[in-house]
Amino acid sequence: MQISSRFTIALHIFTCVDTFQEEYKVTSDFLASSINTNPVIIRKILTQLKQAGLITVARGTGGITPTRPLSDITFYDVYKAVDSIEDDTLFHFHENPNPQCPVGRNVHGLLDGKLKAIQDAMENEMRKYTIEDLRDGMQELLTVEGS
Amino acid sequence: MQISSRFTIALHIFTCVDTFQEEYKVTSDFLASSINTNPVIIRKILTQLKQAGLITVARGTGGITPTRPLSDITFYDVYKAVDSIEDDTLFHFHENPNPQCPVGRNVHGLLDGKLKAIQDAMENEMRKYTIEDLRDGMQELLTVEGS
DNA sequence: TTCAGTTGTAACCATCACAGTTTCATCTGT
DNA sequence: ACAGATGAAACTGTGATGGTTACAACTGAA
Repeated sequence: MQISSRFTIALHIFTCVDTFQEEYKVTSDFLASSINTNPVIIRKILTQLKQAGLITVARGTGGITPTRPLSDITFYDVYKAVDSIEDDTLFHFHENPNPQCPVGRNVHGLLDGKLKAIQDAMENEMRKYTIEDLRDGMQELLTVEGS
Repeated sequence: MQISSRFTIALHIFTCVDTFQEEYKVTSDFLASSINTNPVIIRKILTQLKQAGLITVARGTGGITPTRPLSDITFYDVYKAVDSIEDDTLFHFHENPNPQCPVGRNVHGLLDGKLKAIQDAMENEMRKYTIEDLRDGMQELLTVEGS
């Protein structure tokens, strides 16, 4: 299964805010146009980012503001905000293995540690990248484009 | 989004084959009982494992045989067999960012490398664990249980 | 104080993946 | 031939996703 596009959309949103906030009013309509989707989709994601405490959104007037330095917002923070999973377990374990069976009653003990290690590997890599990296990377790409 | 339970079920299947093949005929009915699901679910997963070249399944008589040494079958192999994703991309990118927008036309260039690094981190960790590890671990658990 | 612009949210809809189930054809060793 | 097993088709229910319309609520400015 794939991780939902809400994640890449959220990163796209942050990048647009960084890039355009001086020049334009960055509204859900503006973002929807850049991302090429519906403004309501954007607002739903903004709500999730807001609930996670990553941004504030101005009602009426519009406008998005990160609540902390961009170097303190990692991909992991964004992922957890928009794609949170029940119990934080990446792997969906089959629910009721047979306790009468020696394998059935031990399969959790056998697998849980390894599955967690895999999930940790992914999440730790996610923690390495920040919104600041995106801002810097985009500035570089735009400089190259402009030259 | 969670990775489907087919993955843990497949690992459960391999463990049952290892553990019980001497003692019982390991059929889809037998496995369905240990895993506590429907035999047809098991057969669908067996078909995927077979198509990936990891096992052979005997028709008529029943019986499952891995095609290579258990130390050569990794979690990654099993994951790819039962949970394959379109294009092998873990992250679902929003499809059509606006090419008129400087961010829209550069967002792929900005993100693709980082997303791939995250996916690689997960998959490389998956490659560290083999079905042999499961067999050994289960033997140990059963020894402790029996003592 | 009205008004235009914006966010927040509810109520839908279509599509898809997942897990499960029934049913039956097909294969294989005895 | 038969019992026991796999293979596969067809169908169901459930939930997530992505999208859309509609409207209430808020805000700053005219």
